[in-house]
Amino acid sequence: MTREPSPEPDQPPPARARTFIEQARRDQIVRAAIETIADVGYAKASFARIAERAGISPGLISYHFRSKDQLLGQVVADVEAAMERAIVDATEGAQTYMSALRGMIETQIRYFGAHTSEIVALGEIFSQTRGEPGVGQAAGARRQGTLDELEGMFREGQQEGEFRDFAPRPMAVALLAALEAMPSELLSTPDPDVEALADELATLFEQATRRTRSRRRSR
Amino acid sequence: MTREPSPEPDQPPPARARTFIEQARRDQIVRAAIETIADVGYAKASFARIAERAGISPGLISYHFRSKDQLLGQVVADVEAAMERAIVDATEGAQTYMSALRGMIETQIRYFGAHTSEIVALGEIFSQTRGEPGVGQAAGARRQGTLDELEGMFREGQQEGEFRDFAPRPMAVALLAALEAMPSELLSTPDPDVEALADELATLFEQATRRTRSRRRSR
Amino acid sequence: MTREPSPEPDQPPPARARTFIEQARRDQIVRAAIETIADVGYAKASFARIAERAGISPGLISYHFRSKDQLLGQVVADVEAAMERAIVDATEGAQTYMSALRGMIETQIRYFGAHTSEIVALGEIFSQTRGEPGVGQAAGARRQGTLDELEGMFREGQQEGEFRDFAPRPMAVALLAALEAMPSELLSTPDPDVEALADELATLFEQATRRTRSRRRSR
Amino acid sequence: MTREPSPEPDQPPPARARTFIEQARRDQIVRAAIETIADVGYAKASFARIAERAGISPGLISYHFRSKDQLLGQVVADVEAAMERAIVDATEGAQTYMSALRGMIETQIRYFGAHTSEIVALGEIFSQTRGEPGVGQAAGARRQGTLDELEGMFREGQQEGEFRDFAPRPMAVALLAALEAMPSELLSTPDPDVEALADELATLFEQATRRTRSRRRSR
DNA sequence: TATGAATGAGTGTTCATTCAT
DNA sequence: GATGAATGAACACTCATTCAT
Repeated sequence: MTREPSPEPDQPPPARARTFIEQARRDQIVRAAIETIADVGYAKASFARIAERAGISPGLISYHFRSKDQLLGQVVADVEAAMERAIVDATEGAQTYMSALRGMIETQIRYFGAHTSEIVALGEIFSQTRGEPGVGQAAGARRQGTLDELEGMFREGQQEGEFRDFAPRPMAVALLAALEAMPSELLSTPDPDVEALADELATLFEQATRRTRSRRRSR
Repeated sequence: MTREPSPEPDQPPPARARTFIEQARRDQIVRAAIETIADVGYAKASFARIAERAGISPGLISYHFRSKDQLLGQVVADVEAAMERAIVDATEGAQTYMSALRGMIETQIRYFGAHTSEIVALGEIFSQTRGEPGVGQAAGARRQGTLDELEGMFREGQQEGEFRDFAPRPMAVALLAALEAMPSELLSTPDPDVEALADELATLFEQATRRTRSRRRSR
Repeated sequence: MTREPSPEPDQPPPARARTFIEQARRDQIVRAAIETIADVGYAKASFARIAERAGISPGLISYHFRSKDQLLGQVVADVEAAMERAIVDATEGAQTYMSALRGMIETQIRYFGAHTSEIVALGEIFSQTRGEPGVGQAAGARRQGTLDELEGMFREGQQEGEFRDFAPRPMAVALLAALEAMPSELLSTPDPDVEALADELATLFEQATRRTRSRRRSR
Repeated sequence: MTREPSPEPDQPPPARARTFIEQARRDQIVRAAIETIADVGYAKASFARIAERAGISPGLISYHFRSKDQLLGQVVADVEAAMERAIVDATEGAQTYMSALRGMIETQIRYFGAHTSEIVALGEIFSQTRGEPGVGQAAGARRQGTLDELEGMFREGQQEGEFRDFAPRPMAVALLAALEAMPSELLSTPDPDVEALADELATLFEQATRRTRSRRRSR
């Protein structure tokens, strides 16, 4: 419903399959990278620091990943794939577009609450690499894909008469931006009520998109 | 309505007045910094690149600005001061909270349309320096201030009966996030209709906040 | 007799032990730093020059030492530790204060003769970092400690009736200054007679401190 | 008695004589340089800081002095010339070598007490430029000259039977070193008794050089 | 596979010196 | 004479990446 399938970002995948130990190492490095970025920020997340956290040597990262860009790409891919699975699971049974919208929003925010550091790391990577080739472009493309899906969902819901007559693109952009702002809000709140936040945001966009009897858009 | 007054960031202002030529150079450097950040991103906006764009030597930036932090502070101050002037002018005469909300949103987006790269640069600086001392902390504080104001506006509007009964904080966060997402949307759209976008976003939050007859929030 | 024990300056010592090759590199860099400082002076002893002498890249120094201050601290620690061992060995059996004084002076000068560039480098570091934080402060404190010890030795020798009634502090300062002046004197003399110099300086301070029958200090 | 006449260090002197205003500027700059070095140390005494203290622009220093080296040379020359005048005045009437020695030591220390910052600056320059071409070499040569004079004085005094039979060179080195160590001792003492210090040092070297009845140097 | 020593390019910043005004 | 804007080289330090072991 929300994000396209997320294949491995190393294009092309290596000719020979990865050994078990290699995959374990890669996962370990990706985890260390996520934690490091979430902890000290993208700018200070050097290979040296990531390797220290993983308890390995910096050179080993280069051995397993062709470049820093590729490592970041893997981080993005892993985090998004996990998040996507959660969201798809939670929304595939929706009967109406409206309930799919609410389900998606709530699931996403709940997911943020349970996986804060992954999401923070993702946000760091997105914001720091915007516009650059490599991860930046991939991230941009992925984001466009997500926006396209949201836009498509809104458009179909309008055709079915569930949603009012708004411009689907800006709505999609606003929804995605609002969703992406929640992790840092959750982080800065001492004892956040994730469920309440999820409900608030879902209601916000429910109200913003639902058909209205009395009101007509002016202008 | 949205941001507190933004004084010069050099604290204290230099005892001696600035030469005309010095002020011109400073402005030129600030412009080059804005363009560079908007173009290649904060992380790659080194003095070398900024100087190259300005057609001067890197050392000259240090000659005119005590530190990189101070240069970024000047960028932020200049951009925010200009934006603030525009927004205050446009919203001070509002009669209702609803119209103030719409006016603020529309003005801000129109301003983005006319000053895209400034706003993109501002966003880069904010997101990349989050949590760090210096500009980062100042930016964080400023953002909190803006959120507080929005939250206050929502709360008052609710007390006056103009707005429905939603949680003001998440609404403020969502609104700010949506606003901040528009510049890059404008940038990536070939021939954007700024007015339409402004109206769409204003309507979105109008619908999201207005009192409804039939619907009640569940939960 | 003259200097307090001089522990490793890395506080705290690294948790993990140093590799053999790492220790060898560190020693090589410390040696190159000593020679460079003794050769071109502290002010011009940049990482670039030190690295050039060592036949390595400048970055490698930063790889092995956290900062320039730490490198200089290691230089000071190494040189002082070696010198201290030599001096303590040579003076611990002294029966009288007078013989301890002579033994200390002679040993120190003999040591200078054998390790001139180390001592010159030490002097450069001390004089160039005076008052600054880091090495400078450590060096200043250490020097005060040495002066205090010399002063104490003079005071005790006076109480025992071995020395005449002079002010101990200026005598200590003069002695330390005279000692510290010898390395550069040795350096500038083509074929220095270290033993003769040692004897001369020892006799100088013997005469200056010993009880006299006929003379009394006036004033 | 102590130092050779000290000619202008610009070799050769400018073809045309200096105007009054030019000389005044040079003196002003030299004063500012002395104070700056004494205040913030040699390493941080940049043209910018010196000019700031003098209330002029950095470029003007380069206009009046061919190089930083030349400015420092002028500082050394001025300070030494003044000091030399004071010392020569005070010692020219001495009847014996012993009284000349005492007079020279006492005068020099008194001079330190009255002109601390000049002497501190001089010390900074000497120690920071040791061995380098330019000021460093000039300073080294000058120091050698002073040592030669002291050595000569000792030798003559020995021939006249006033001094005991010591090696004149090391004695001269020790005396000069002891003298040079006094300014920083004076600086670090809260409320120094300059006269007492002068007397102590004079007595020290009196004792160290005078003929003795009972003792004979061994070796 | 894994290490960690090593490199070279890049960072912001300082500074003596030059030069148009 | 004097200014102060401007340069270019140097500084310590960081880091992704390479490679001998």
